[in-house]
Amino acid sequence: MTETWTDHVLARMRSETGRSGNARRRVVEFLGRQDCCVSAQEIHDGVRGAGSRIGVASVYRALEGLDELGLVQRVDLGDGTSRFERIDPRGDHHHHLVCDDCGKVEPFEDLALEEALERVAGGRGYEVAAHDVFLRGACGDCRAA
Amino acid sequence: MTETWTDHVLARMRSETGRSGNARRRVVEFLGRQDCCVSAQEIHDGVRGAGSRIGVASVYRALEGLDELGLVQRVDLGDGTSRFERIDPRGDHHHHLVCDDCGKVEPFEDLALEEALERVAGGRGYEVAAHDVFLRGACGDCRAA
DNA sequence: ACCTCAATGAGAACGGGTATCATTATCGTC
DNA sequence: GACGATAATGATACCCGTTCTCATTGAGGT
Repeated sequence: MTETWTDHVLARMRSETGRSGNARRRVVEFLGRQDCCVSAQEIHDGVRGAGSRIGVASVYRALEGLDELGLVQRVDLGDGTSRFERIDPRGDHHHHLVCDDCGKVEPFEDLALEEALERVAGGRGYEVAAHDVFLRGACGDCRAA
Repeated sequence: MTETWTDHVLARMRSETGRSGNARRRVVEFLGRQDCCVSAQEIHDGVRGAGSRIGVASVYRALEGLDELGLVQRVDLGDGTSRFERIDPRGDHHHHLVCDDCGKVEPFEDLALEEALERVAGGRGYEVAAHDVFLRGACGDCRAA
């Protein structure tokens, strides 16, 4: 499944631009291995750590392209840095719980929440392209500590 | 009601710090006049436009203090700048619809949405302190254009 | 192998937000 | 009302994530 997303995206980008560079492939492969959102820095470090001399600009360029194609989602948790995560080809998506203490980020899904969001959007004359939801507070571990 | 929030906050800050400066008062008064979120720049420009030589740092300091006291809410729409809006003393709060085309931001409320959020938080062991929701898309005007 | 041009990487530039620090102004005290 | 202690303020330097610039590289077609 992880491989599926990665392969799907690489094929898509190739057919889209006609070219295929090394930097983009590394970014896509890295994102394919993540289960939740990561920052551009983390991607940069991760890829570099694996031995590729990739530039920051290329990371942002790759992410921008992926975003435009709807293959990746920008996640902004309000800490001044953007994070990115792959979009499940089956349309599933999740939101985020953020711990104010330890900074941990974990995903969650909720059907009733999605339905409520649909309803709001519909009743407002808005053509909604995306929605973001995140809850912040103290996670179980930090409450115990 | 606008005056109510402003007065309430000024009194609260005064009792909290024991001091009352000009910059903070101007920021609070400005926020009291807004119906939806504004950026720190907008506050700075707005107050300066009214003739007060206020510094950017003071705006951020005031906002930080108001945030800590729970009198103001940070709103991050993912465009790289934070916005702020006053918190209704009665506990009401709203979320935001953002138009990707014209950048317009408008508030909305939805009870079912709030209930769904409560439920998610409760079932996760999280002590949730705040939640953010925003929908982005094309507003009625931009769809017509 | 060669040519064309998109893709890349290094580093400069940009901008929101924060930290620093000398100056100002508020409040309690006399 | 003047005075002293000290919080608040404003100008500016700084930090860091992101974007821009541009010379170089390398992929794909011929």
